[in-house]
Amino acid sequence: MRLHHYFHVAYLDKAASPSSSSPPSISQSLNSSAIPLALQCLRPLAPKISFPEARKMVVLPQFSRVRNASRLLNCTLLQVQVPTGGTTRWNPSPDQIKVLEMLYRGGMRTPNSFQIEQITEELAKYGRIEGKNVFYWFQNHKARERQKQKRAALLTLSTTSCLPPAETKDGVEKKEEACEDASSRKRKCRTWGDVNGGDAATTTEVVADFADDDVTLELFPLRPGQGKAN
Amino acid sequence: MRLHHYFHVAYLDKAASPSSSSPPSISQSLNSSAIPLALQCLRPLAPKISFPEARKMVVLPQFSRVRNASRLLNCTLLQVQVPTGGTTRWNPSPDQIKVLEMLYRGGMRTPNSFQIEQITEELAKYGRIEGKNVFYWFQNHKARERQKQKRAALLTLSTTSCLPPAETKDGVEKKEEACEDASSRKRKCRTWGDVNGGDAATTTEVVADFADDDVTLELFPLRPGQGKAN
DNA sequence: GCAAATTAATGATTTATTCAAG
DNA sequence: CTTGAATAAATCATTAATTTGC
Repeated sequence: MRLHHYFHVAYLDKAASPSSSSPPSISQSLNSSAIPLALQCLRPLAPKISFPEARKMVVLPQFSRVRNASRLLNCTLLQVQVPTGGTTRWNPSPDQIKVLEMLYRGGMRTPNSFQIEQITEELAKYGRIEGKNVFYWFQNHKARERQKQKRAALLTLSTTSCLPPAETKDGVEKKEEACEDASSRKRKCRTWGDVNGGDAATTTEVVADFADDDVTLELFPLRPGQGKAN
Repeated sequence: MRLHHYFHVAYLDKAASPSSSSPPSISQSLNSSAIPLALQCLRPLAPKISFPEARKMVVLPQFSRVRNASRLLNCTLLQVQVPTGGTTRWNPSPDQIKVLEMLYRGGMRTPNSFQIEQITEELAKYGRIEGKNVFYWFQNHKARERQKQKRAALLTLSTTSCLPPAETKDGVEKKEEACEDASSRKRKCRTWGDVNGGDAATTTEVVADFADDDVTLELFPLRPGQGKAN
C-alpha cells in the first residue's frame, strides 16, 4: 500500500461557503458563551439558504484583512473567478508538462516546498501556475502512474501466465515499488515551516544532503538573485 | 466511503533528509554544505539528545534564502530542534484542547484557512501553536471520532440485535454521516489562495455569504489591528 | 519512590478515492 | 475520458501514561 514517501505536507485552506454549508464558525462561542448554535449536524441537503447549486466561491472583502492568512496559509477563499485570469482550473501547457515529466522521470516523486517553489517559478515562464498545481501534479501523476503499472501488470499476468483474475485485487501490489525511489522506507518528517513563531529559526542549519534518491538531478539552473524578491 | 466535505486543501512542504533518504533534490542543493545534525527520536522519557539511530531533521543553512518558500509554502526543512522552542511535535495545552473540542462540538469540521488562521491566533494565547496544528487536529479528531462511532455502532449491533459480524466491514458505513455537516454532497472547491500571482486579487469581491450552513457563528472577536503585524 | 521499558494517544505524513472541469 | 483538485483513510512517529524492576 504505502510506497515510499518523500515528504510533503497537507495543509488547509479555506474557502467560503459553497452553496449551502458554510463554515460552521467558531466561536461565537468562545466569548460569550455557548451559543446555542445548533450547528453541528447540519442536515445533508437541507434547505440551506440560498442556492441550489450555485457554487460560488468566495473571496474576501478586503484582502488586506486576510493578508496573513493568505500568506501563510495559502489562505483563502478566493477561487472564484478572479477578474484577471481566474480560470478555475490550471491547464498545463505542453512545455510545463514536459518539464514536469522530465523531473518525474528523473526520480522526483514528492517535491518539498522549496522544490515546488522552484519548479513553480520555472514553469511560470511557460504560463500561469501555482505551487499547488505542481504539488497536485506530482501527487496525481505518481498515483496514476502506479495505477497504470498495476493494471498493466495484472493484464500481463492474466494473459501470459495462468492465474485467472481471481484475486486481482491485491496480487500485484508491490510491483512498481521497486522502481522509483526506494531509498529508505521510513517516513521523513515533513514540516510546514514555521507559520507563526518564525523567530525560532535563528540558528537553523541545513543538512540538505540531497542525493539519496536515485537521481540527483538538479532542478533548475537556479538563477541566483532572480527571485520575486518578495 | 466519502462522508462530506467541507473544504480544505492539501499542500506541501518540505523537509530535509532524515537518516538515510533525503529529498531527491532538486538542485543538488542549493548551497551545499550539509550538516548532519542528529537528534530527535526521543522515546517517551528518553534522554534526548544523542542517539544511535538518531533521526535528525534538517534545516536550511540560511533561512533568508528560502524566505519565499517558507512564506508561501510553509516551506522548509526546519524541524530540527530549534534553539528557542523547537520541540518537534505540538503539544496542545488543556485550554487549547478545550477550545478545539468546543468548536468541534459546535459543528466545525474542516475549517478553512481563514478560520484556521483565527483559531490559531486565538489558541496562541494558550501556548505555541501553528495553523497546521489546528488543521491536523480537526482532521484527526474528525477521523477518529468517526472511527469511534463506527466501532461503537458495530458493537451495539452485534450485541443488541442479531447480525453476526459477517459483513462488519461496511455494514455501519453511513451511520455517522447523518450527523455532522452533511449539507450538500458535492465537493466544494477549496483553494489554496493564490500563491504566486497574487496580483489577480485586485477586484475580488467577497461573497462570503456565510450563513449558508446552519450556523453562522463568528469565529473569534476578531480583534482589529492586533495581528502580528506581519 | 524513581527511571527504564511498554503501551496508549494522538500529532504528522502519505496514499487512496472521489469529484468535477475541460 | 483525462486529469486537476480536494478529501478521507491508512500509516507512521513521537510524546504522555502506565507498568515494571530495582
